[in-house]
Amino acid sequence: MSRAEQKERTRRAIINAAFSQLSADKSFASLSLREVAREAGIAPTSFYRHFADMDELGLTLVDEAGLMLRQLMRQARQRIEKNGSVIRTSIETFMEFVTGNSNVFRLLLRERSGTSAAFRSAVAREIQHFVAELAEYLRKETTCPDELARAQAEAMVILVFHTGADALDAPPEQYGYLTSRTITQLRWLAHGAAGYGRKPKG
Amino acid sequence: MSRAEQKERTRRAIINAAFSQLSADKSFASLSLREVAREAGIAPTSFYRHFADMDELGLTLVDEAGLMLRQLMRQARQRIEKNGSVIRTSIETFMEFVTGNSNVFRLLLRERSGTSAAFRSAVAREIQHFVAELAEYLRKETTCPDELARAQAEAMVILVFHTGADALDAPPEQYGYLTSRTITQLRWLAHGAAGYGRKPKG
DNA sequence: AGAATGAGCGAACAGTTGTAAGCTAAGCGG
DNA sequence: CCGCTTAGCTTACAACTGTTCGCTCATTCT
Repeated sequence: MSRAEQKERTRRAIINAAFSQLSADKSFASLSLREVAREAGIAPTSFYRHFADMDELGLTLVDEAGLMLRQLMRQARQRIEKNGSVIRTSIETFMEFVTGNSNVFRLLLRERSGTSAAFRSAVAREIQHFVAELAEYLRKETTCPDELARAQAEAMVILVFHTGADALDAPPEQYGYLTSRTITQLRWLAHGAAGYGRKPKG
Repeated sequence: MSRAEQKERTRRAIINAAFSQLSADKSFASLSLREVAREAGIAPTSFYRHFADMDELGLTLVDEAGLMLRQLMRQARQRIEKNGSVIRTSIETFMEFVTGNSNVFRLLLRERSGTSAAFRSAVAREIQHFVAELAEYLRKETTCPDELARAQAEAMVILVFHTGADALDAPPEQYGYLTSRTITQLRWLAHGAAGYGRKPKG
């Protein structure tokens, strides 16, 4: 096995170890370098051959999580072309992601309001990809002016994100309710934004 | 000074110490019992005379934070009676709370998605007070059926809460933009919910 | 007055943490 | 083939953690 190849391999072992230790009861902040190294099967000090510190690892995790989200978006678009129902398909795809990769979603959810400004802005950046895509869609499909399309997209993403967070603590039999509730909320936004262009009065 | 009086006094010292150590870079989870005790001016072991462990302290903090929020609501209602503009007054009051007690708000924001299920549900309970109050208002003032009034209130509270979170990382000169953006979003919801009662099609 | 309670303290414990220093040995470039 | 590079290791240290134990001594109760 080549040298660089082996290095990449244990780098991945570290990343996977970190991901697999995340859970409902364990946030990234509560992971220790030694724990991660132990699970990755390396000595604690070897960790430094790959990351300067835990923060650097964390940013990598956030990036990877963002990547998964973007892949999800592509998948959602394919489904929409076949299915037609934009809102429902988007939310259902998102909910599948949340329930199927709950630790990844939890990472984003927590670091969005975590103690590291770098983490927070990294998560914010990933979410902005979502918002930008949706805003562009709204600009095409509706008569909404640009600025309002963005505000509408932001509201929608926030609501969907929050529904994902709710799902993490809810029993699976409630997923259906959560989904349909969110669909209703998004329709209100769409309908309201469509018929309620702009009004000056504060 | 009476015995019970003195006990209450150092109990408050502990609580205040914990609150004052929270910041943008320090979450409750990253507080240590010894740090808190040090700042409160007591020996580490004396902590146990007041709380069984840090979790118990944390739940107390969440309760107190919730109390502040409810006081805020009362204050907002008074302002509304004098001012008239419901949405704007509510949001502005909330934003004042967030910027004036940022550590308290951060506590709620973080523990809402934290690692302790007890904390999460405690925060959720406090937020539900908000939602319930608003839903009741909507039922009175609009023609919305009960179930939808609640969904509408939930969406509104989520959006406002999120705006608060945004404000924590934004420069003060953006508060105005954040506020007016949120007002727009809430109006969309209100308008959409009003003209868009119920539709069966999924 | 005398006994009981209990808040607060200091010392000590076993455990964990991040990180520095220096070694080994395997892969690589000349 | 030899020397350099470097991933990974072991050892070590100082700092901190939560928690137990036993003590003091002011307040309270009888």
